[in-house]
Amino acid sequence: MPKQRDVRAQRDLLSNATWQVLAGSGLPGLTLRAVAERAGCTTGLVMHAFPTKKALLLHARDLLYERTAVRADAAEAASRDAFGALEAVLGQAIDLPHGHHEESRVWVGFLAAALADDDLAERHRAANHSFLARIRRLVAACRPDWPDERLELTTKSLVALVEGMNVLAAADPVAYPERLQQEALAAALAEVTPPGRSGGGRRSG
Amino acid sequence: MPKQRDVRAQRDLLSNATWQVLAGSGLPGLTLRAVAERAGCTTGLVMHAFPTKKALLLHARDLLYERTAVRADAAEAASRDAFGALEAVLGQAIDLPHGHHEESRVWVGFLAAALADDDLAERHRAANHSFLARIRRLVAACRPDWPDERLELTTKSLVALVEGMNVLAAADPVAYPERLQQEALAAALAEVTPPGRSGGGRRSG
DNA sequence: TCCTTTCCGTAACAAGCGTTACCGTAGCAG
DNA sequence: CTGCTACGGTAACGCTTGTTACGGAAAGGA
Repeated sequence: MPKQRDVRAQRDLLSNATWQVLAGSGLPGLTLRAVAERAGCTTGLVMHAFPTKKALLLHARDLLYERTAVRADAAEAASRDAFGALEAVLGQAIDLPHGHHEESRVWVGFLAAALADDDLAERHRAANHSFLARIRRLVAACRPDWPDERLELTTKSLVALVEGMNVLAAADPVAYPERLQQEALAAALAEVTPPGRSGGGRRSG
Repeated sequence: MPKQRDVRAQRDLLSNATWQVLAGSGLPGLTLRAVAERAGCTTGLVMHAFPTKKALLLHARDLLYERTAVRADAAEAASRDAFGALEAVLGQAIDLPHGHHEESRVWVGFLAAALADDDLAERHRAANHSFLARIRRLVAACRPDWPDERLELTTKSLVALVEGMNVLAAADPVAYPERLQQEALAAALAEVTPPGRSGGGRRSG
């Protein structure tokens, strides 16, 4: 059984290269050759690791979801109560912490592609539903007295605010700086503040 | 001077075809041949009306902005006071009234394209600043006592909420139906309600 | 050491893209 | 009716795309 290569490492390498290209050149710039060049190989390896371009695209989409889910899990786990978790999860969704600010751009690219690709659209919806379920669970923990209807409205309003900020900031970072986004989030979260908690003061810095 | 055609009508026809294609097939499906087919002509006419594809794209972008501005003007003019205008302008931005629901999809497409095209990005910013200025003016009229900082925060929060809802609804209309969007807008507008007004009851139908 | 088998770089392919040159044709002036 | 001129359809160009076929090279077993 000669010459066996690490398949998983290659897929990760190519996935990273894929959405790195996606962040830099946008969706139209996403070509197999660009991905190969960014990954430091040729299209041969790309086509051996993924049967088709769409498979690569879908894998990159899954990886994007996986990363955001991991970060959201971490933010939630590091919080002491439900409201802190809500602040942390939504806050990290806005200002991507480790220089991953490009993820918003990638997200927009995938969203635009999803409007014409059913598979991408389905993955987008699955990812969004997962995010919605997480936020709804946290909101429900903060406000157990709320009925389902209000839970849903508040949850989707918060998510729409955050994603809207991300989208607008991706195209116009000057008009939508991080501080403004965080303040807007804090103001929106004031409604959810549990009764026994001091009103909406968010974070120290 | 023989055989003179209506240039402007052709440009409008082609612009409409452009974003009709954009709405149906997404950004990657936007080709000159697709535009020509949708407009019922060939690429010859397209290239005679516009020197290049980018010119066509920019004109279509301008047309999109123009339409939204006209509708926003109309919504504002039909309102009796500033708060009503705020409700009307933001409300029509969410549920596009005359079957123009595809405009959100087109907007997403242009936004994604703007992330890789400086000219489109500049037009996007100009359009968004125009929208921001309109909303800010109306919010300021509702709440003259607010300082600039709060004006800006509320304005951009409202816009982010509306655009976020539009974006999410474009990819997942089931999860973000019109009624929910309108209720979310109404809840967000409750904060802006002028002191002398009965709380946030929106519109009759 | 050599052989075998898997890997992957090379290069070609057809298809589609934006763009261009060309020429038939349609409409107005005389 | 005839002729001229701008319009626009046709078809080709060069280029890039995703995809595929092929062959050299590298690594483990004998």
